[in-house]
Amino acid sequence: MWFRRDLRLHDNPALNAAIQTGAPVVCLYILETDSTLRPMGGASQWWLDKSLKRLRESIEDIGGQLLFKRGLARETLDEIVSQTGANAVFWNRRYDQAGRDIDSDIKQSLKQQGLGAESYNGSLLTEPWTQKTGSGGYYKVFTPYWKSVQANYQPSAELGAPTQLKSVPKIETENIEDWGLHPTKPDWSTEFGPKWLPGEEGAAQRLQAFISGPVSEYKDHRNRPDLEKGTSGLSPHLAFGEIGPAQIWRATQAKIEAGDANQANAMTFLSEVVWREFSYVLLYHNPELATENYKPAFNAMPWREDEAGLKAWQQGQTGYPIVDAGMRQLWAIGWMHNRVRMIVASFLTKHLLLHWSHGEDWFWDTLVDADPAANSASWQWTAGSGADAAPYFRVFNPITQGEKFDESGDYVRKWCPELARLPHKFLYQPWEAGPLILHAAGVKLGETYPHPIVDHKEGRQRALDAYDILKERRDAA
DNA sequence: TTTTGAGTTGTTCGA
DNA sequence: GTCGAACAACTCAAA
Repeated sequence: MWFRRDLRLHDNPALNAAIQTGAPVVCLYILETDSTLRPMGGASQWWLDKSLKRLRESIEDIGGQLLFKRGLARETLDEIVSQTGANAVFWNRRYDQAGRDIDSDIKQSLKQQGLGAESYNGSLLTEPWTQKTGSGGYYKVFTPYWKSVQANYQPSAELGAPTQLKSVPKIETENIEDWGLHPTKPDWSTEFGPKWLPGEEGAAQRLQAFISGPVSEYKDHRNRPDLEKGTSGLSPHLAFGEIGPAQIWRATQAKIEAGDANQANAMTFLSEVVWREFSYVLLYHNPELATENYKPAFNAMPWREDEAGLKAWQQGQTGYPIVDAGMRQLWAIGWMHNRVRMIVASFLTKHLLLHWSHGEDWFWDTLVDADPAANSASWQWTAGSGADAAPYFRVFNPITQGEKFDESGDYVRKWCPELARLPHKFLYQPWEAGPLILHAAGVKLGETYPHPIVDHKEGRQRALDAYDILKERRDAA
C-alpha cells in the first residue's frame, strides 16, 4: 500500500483492496524527490510531518508498520517490492500532470514485471472524466456541474478501517524526524500546534463538530471570519486525505435525512465541497492551470511589477486592516478564512494589479490546505483569467467587505491588535479617523500601523483601466 | 443547428 | 438609509 495524499485508514479504497487480497500488506510513504513534482510548501510540510506520525501510530496500533522512504517513487517502489517480495502495489490516484505521469510510468513498469498495480479513487466524489455535458465535454461552469453531481452521485457504502494487519517482517525505514519537515531556525509554526490536530482523528472530530450544529447556519456564517465555527475547517484534512469527500457527503446527508440539519444550509456546505471537485475537473483538463492563464486572452493583461507592494501584501502591511488581518492569520496559523481569501486575492490582483501567480505561489507556500487544483483554480477565478471567472468589474472594496463580514470586528482586532482600540467605525479605514481618535486608540499611522499603500478609488480605477487595455489588445490581435 | 437563458461570493451611483 | 440599474461581452449548456 503506497500512501500518498490519502493519509487515513477509514474509507480508503486502495488500502481496502490491498487488504482484501488476503496477503500481508506493507505500508509505505515516499517523500518523493522527482524534480517534475511541484515542491511542497512549508506549511504543507509542517502538516505532513504530524499527519504521517499519526498514521504511523494508527498502523502500529493494529500490528503494522509504516515505512518511510525518500527518493524517486519508481526506484523506491522497485526497491521495496524486491525487498519484500510484494506481488502488487496499491494506491489512490492523483490528478496533477506530473503525478499522473509518474504513476502511469510506474504502473506500466510494474505490469511489465508481471506484478499487480492497482489505482483507486480515494479523494474525489467523482473523478474529472466522469461528469460530462450533453455534448460530451467537461463542465466549465460550476452550476451545471453541481447539478450534474447531485443528479449522478451516489456514495457507496463506507469502507471500514482495518482492525488488524497481518504481520510482515520488520523492514528498515528512514526516520521521519530526519526529514526536516518541521521548521527550525526559525520555527515559524508555533501557533499552528494549538490550532490544528492533523490526522484522521482530528478530521473526524472536526466533521462531527461541524455537522452536529454549525452546518445548519452555514449559508450566513460561512462568510463571517469573526466566527470561530462558521466554517468546517476541514480543508487541510481534505488536502492530505485524512478524510475523503465521500465521508463528508454521507455524514451530511445522514444529518439531513434524520432532520438534524437544515437542508438548504447543509447543501450549500456540500456545494463548497463540490467546488473542490470542480477545481479538479479544471486541473485535469488544463494541466498548466497553476502557471498558465486558463483564458489565453489574459496573456495580454498589463500586470504591474511591484516588489514592495508584494512584500507589504505578504507581510500584512498594506494599510487595509481586513487585508492585513487575513495575511497575518495566514502566516500565523497556515490558514485563512475563505471570505478573506477572496478579499486579499482581489486586493493583490486588482488594487495592486500584480499577477495572480504571485498570490498563488505565496498561498502554496503558506497554506496548510494548499491544494494543486483549488489553489490555482481559485486564484484564476478571482483574477478573471479562470473558467467561470468573476466579472472583471467586480473589485472588492476592502473597507465595506470588512464592515459587512467582520461584523463584530473581532477578526481585525485579533490579527491587527495595534488597531484594537479603534472605534468600529474606523476599524477598516483608520486613516479616516481624526487625530484625537487615533491618539486615544494609541494608533500612529505610519508608525504603529501603515498608511494605505494604494488609494481604494485609484486602485480600483487602475484595475478597470487595465481590463480596458486588455480588451483593446485582444480586439487588435 | 440554432436559439435561449444563465453565469458563487460586488460596487457604485442616482433616485 | 434603501433600492434598482448599470457595469460587457462572451461562453457555456441545454432546449
